[in-house]
Amino acid sequence: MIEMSDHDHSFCIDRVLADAKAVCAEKGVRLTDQRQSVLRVLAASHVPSSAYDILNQLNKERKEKGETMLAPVSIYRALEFLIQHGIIHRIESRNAYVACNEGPDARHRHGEATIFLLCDKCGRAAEFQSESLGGLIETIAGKVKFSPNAPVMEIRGLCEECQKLEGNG
Amino acid sequence: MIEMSDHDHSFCIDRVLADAKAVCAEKGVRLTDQRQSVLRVLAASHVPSSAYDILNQLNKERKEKGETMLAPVSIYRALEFLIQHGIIHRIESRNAYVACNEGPDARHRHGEATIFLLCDKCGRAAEFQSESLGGLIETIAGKVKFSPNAPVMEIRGLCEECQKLEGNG
DNA sequence: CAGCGATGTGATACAATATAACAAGTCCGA
DNA sequence: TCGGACTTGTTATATTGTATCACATCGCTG
Repeated sequence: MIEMSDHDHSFCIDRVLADAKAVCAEKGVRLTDQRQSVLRVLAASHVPSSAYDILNQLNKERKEKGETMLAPVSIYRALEFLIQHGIIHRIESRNAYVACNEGPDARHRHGEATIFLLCDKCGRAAEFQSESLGGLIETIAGKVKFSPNAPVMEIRGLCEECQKLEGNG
Repeated sequence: MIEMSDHDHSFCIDRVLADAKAVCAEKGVRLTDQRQSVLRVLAASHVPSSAYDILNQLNKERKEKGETMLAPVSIYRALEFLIQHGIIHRIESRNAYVACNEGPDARHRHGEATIFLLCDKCGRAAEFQSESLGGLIETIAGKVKFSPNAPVMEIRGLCEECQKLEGNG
């Protein structure tokens, strides 16, 4: 596995939610319950989730509480909001979404790039920030006068654990 | 192009095809042109491809040659055959297929990365190959013992022309 | 040339992804 | 508290991707 599996996810969740609240407060937008719950599901997992993964998870919880079910569009609306405010990323190559998990300042640093290492076998993801990568990208983009947004790189391959399994099989 | 990559996949393809021919000869089954072409597409990529990726690639080639288009089922039939004889793997979690590449370090040798600069406004794309970016990625991935395939980076932003228009409008 | 495996063709099943259109509810400042 | 903007609910449907069935035809090989 790419990341430690034995850490307590509640820490990640709390940090992500706190970070999101700060961002929304600063921008004067509303982090509603529904948006929060979508974010919480994403933050609880280091594997990118599809919109329908989130939908099923939330509806499962709601069913247990006897609440009404959500429709897909509710998830997409929340996702759209969270992406718009830089609180989550969309993994284009997978139609999946992940919470930014690098701490409150990562997003605001300039010239950094986000890297996702995506395991093709088990689906797990690890996120990194790299200044040198960001710099390199700016150099490349600068040569063709391209103005990059916060760059996100998706690298596919095999995580440590799956490489071991590959050796056996 | 900023940097040209001199890596030629023909080596990988030749080896995979040769292996497949040997396997089929040994088993007395036929590695037909169509099966070979599906295998070639898989072997040409270090990233797992979906059945429809393969279909589109082959049909693109066929279109250029003025040949008739293939239907999805043709691809599935070839895939089924190749899987059956252990020539390719199916990546269950991805609905994707990949050629068995017995050369253990093939994946690490390339050291190249592909970068797409995608304009959010006009949709244009520019593609680059970068060795230095590839090296940087290997460094980062190496820290967590992640084994990257040929990485593809998608950078969204504004191209030169659209930046100018943005200024005006 | 007969038989069988391979391929072509068209239809369709099924799931995942995503959005449209409109109604209803909720929040917040004036 | 009123009005408007934002948010959510509801229903329906578009779009794409994944996969298989049924049957006709081709073409290699014995």
